[in-house]
Amino acid sequence: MYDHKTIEPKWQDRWAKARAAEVDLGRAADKYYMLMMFPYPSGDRLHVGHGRNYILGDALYRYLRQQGRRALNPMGWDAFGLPAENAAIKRGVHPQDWTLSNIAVMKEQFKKWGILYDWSKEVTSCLPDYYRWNQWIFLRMLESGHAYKKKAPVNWCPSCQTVLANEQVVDGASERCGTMVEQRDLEQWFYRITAFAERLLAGLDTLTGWPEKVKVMQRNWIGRSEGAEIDFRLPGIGESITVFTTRPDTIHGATFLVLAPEHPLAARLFAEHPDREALAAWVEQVRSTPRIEREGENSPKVGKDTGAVAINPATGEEIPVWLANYVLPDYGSGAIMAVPAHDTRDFLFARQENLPIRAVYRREDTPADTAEWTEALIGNGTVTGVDARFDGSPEGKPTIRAFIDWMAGEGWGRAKVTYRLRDWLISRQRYWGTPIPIVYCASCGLVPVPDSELPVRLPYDVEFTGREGNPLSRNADFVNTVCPRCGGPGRRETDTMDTFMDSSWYYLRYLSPKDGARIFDPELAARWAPVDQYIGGIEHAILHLLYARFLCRVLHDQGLVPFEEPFKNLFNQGMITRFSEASGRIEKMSKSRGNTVSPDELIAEMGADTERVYTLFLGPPEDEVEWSDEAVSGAYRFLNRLWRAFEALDNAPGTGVADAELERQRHIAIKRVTADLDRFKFNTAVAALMEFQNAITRALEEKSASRLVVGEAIDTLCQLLHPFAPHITEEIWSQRGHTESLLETEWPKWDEAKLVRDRIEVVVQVDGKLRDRFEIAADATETEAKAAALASDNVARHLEGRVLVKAVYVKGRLINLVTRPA
RNA sequence: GCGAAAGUGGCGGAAUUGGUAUACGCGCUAGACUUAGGAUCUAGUCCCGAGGAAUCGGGUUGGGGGUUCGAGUCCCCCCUUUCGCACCA
Repeated sequence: MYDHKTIEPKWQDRWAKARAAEVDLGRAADKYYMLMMFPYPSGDRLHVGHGRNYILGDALYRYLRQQGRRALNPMGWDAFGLPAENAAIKRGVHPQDWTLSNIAVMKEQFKKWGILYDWSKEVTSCLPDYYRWNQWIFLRMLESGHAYKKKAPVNWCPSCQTVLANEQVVDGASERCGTMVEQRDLEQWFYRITAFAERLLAGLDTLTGWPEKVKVMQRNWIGRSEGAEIDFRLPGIGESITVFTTRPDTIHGATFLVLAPEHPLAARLFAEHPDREALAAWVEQVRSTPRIEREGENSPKVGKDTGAVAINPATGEEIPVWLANYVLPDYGSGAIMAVPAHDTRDFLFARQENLPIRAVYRREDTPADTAEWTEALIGNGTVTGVDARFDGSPEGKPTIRAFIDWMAGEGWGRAKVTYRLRDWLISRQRYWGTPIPIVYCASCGLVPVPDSELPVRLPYDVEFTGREGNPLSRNADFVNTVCPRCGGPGRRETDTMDTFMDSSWYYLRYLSPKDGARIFDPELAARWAPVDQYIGGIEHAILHLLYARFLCRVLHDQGLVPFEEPFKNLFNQGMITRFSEASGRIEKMSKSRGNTVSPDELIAEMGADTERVYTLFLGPPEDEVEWSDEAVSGAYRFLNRLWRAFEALDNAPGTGVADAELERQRHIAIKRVTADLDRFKFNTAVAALMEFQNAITRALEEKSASRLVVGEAIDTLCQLLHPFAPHITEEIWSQRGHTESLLETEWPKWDEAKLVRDRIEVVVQVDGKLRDRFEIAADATETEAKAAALASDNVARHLEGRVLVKAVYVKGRLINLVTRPA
């Protein structure tokens, strides 16, 4: 039996001693920068579901090493965040103590997995050495106008006790805790990511090494929309309202305006209305409605007439102005022109409220449910104003362009592009994060902390009560300070930064983690970044990966990095699922669902190599796969068979008759595993290695191959298997008498000439159906193959009563005899 | 509703260009070793039928049609599942 309990720690210690993963960034001739998502200590330890990311990465790393590439493979800790703070409240542990002890545990887990990280590049985001640079970036953003504070309706999570960015709200609920968020008007810090919308969009087209799926998600999230702004005069209050539309060509059919109830002009519009108090109350009600309820699929459209009118600039007619919940305050200008004849939502609303409908086009790709109506209305004369000039251009685009030009000439409309993307809300009302470096001074106002006073340290002594409000704001020593500008009394900002800030640039800090003078070394960044290969889960598609792309552009504009895209190639590993007793369903493996498997127990029982091989064998790495407790033993048996084959080598000399065939198998294995690893097909690479191992065992049992050839086969198997099962392969390799670590050996090469056989099996089909097979010389001609096929009894039986029409010969594979009835 | 990906044994899944469907593993069955085994090893295992057996015949990649000597793979229609978007003007 393979004694993994002794062997694995032995090799882990040796690798640690040799500091096997360390790269001298200044000297390495070759450069390849790979990265895995850095762990977030939301629990106190990692489970086998997490392992997929890191085991995959380590396998890739070891493969690259054997190919002679000394890749940079660093790891760090995304250590700030709510889970630690919540744990502090729940268990009475300080978040810092909790986090740092979790890090120690996880680091030990990585070691037990046999994962080689370059720990000389380690970063920990909750330490001032790191987070001071978050503050430094904040100050640069403030200088360039990319950071600002404003009062706005924001997402408040009552469970997390803080606001959240739009990206962190999924289906109306907090992405982290699942609680429904509320809308609150609060003054908050934002990063102006919207200013980069166009560049973020354009960059996606250059990311050929990213999964299409992630790019689509980012494009949707940015939500670029081309159209026009149109001004409508409001004669009642002497103002005008600007609407955004993608269909300015339908303006002749705009029979009313609809404003979001939150629109700044709303109150003035219904100021003279007899029911103005009821209207104001309704506006308040809409404002506090959770987004999900308001924007949900079946949410009813509710609207109120303000009593005011606007002038349609194209027709000169007075049209009513309404407020309705289906118009959103933060998209476009928060106001629309309603064209019920050509827009489904406007149509439904017009019909519900008995508002006029006027068609502009007869033939058009009008929404299906309004087209019929439009036709009917035109038919009975209810609808007027079909303009022959614009009727009948289904292409739309040239007409729209012409319209915008016309409106621009008239002076009340212009081309406009809007985005769905909102600015990134970065302030959080929580303790465990980077303090925002701002001081409020009674005489100077809002004063940034100068660079020389960074870092603004997060105080350790803070009271955790779980009560509403940031514990930082109750810490007088932190809050009370002096104004950096006038020296008078000041109060510190007590909001901390979104922890996604930490992960948005960490890949650069890895390159000079101890630099006390600079955020990172720009020369090393230019040389090593962007990251060549990033491996992480799909869940970060519009969170981390969007923020990191944004921040990369900010740093680029500061002249700190020469590139705009941080990650050249992205691989999304799928998640691992397992049956959960609690829900009775198969779900993502997670601590909260209680369906995790501990790697520590698994490693104690069957070894880290077993877990690694099984994790990679489980299924295609990009797919979601279900963990099976039973199937793990298959990987364990495989490694044990390898070990027994190695042990059997000494006392089982063979005849050598199968030497050529085993040698051929060896070359096949090299070719298959190499091709599979190059395509990230780890699961089929393992399968190929199992087949090769079976061939070796067979040769040993049959005593058909010579000791030398079997020994070489085992050596090659060790080299090929090393990325998957590093410990057992190192052990066998060294016991075989090799002195170098497998990490330093050269990845084996295959010889095409060795793959061919002199005799091959050819399949005979009659009319496409398999009837027989025979062996023939590999270079046999069609005539020879046909003769051999016809010599078969079974083939003859099927040719009976039929006439041979032709034969199709695929060299080295099959011959198909085509017949017709006699 | 729109967009994308996928559907193969009891299960996870293989199958570069159209060329032996079901590799590899789990599970299952039988046997060996054993005081015992939920350990280990060996053999068998897509389904149906015939045969004592080696074998032989038929069927099979969600369903239906097509192209082709030949289709899991290409084309058309339909069904299902998963993911993304969804009152975005």
